[in-house]
Amino acid sequence: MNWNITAGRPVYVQLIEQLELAIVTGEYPLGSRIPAVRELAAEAGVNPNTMQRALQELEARGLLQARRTAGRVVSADEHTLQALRARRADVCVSDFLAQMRQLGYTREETLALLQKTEFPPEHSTKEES
Amino acid sequence: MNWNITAGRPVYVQLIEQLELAIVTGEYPLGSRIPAVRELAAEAGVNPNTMQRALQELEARGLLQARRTAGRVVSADEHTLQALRARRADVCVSDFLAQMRQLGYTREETLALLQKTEFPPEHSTKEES
DNA sequence: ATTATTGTATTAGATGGTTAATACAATAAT
DNA sequence: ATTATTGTATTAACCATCTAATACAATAAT
Repeated sequence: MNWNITAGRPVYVQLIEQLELAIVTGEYPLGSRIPAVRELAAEAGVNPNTMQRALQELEARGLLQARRTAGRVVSADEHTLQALRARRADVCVSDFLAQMRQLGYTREETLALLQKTEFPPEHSTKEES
Repeated sequence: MNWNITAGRPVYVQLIEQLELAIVTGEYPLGSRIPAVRELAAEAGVNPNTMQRALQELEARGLLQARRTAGRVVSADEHTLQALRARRADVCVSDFLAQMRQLGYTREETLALLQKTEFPPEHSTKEES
């Protein structure tokens, strides 16, 4: 799992986002067991308590299920995951268009700008300026 | 000025973003005087200290200039502003494509999804879920 | 039965963001 | 010259986030 924690936003929120992404994209397959809290925390370079907080939030959302000493498993069904993925994409598109509009770009200008921007090749996430 | 402060991210960061947006889009015209700290703070519903912090950051970036009792003016030149606007759009596009890719969407799927999403009509910014 | 692993809970402290309440300094307006 | 406006600085308090250090509880593995 590729963690990317940046300053400026609560760590536990970023953990939630990135865990959910890993789940809906199938990096953590449905029904499979995910690493232990302490291990995930070590991976991400955060405190176990912080990771725990993120995991419990995802459990509250129904994506994960804790099984005591047997660890945690991805508990959502396929339909829910696909719906979540689609919803994330929709939000992504809407936010993008809204932002471009705020910048004063018309639909045509936005699409034109998109055409001449190549699709990102690999791991490109946000970074601080 | 339409302020939109949400929880989850530092207020002063959101103030910086939204002030910069207002400047590069010409809502606060080049050379013009912007409202006083206390007034902006009241508008946005934040503490004057917090607004002050945002304004000073923008001054450090060269976008604003404080003139003591004569208030603050937009101090960047047209060229800089247009460059900033273009840069914001580029970042917006790149981030969008990267996010969609992370969600497992190909370039074609992304463009297709964009086609059938109508351009937002008015003020649509992010909101908490 | 014992042991190691795992999830969970608790307490404390550090840091940063935010508000609040003032006070001061500079200067445009009168 | 006086006054009001504006930017600026300071101090305190509150709260959320995050880390740290443990301890406990449940159970799979042995």
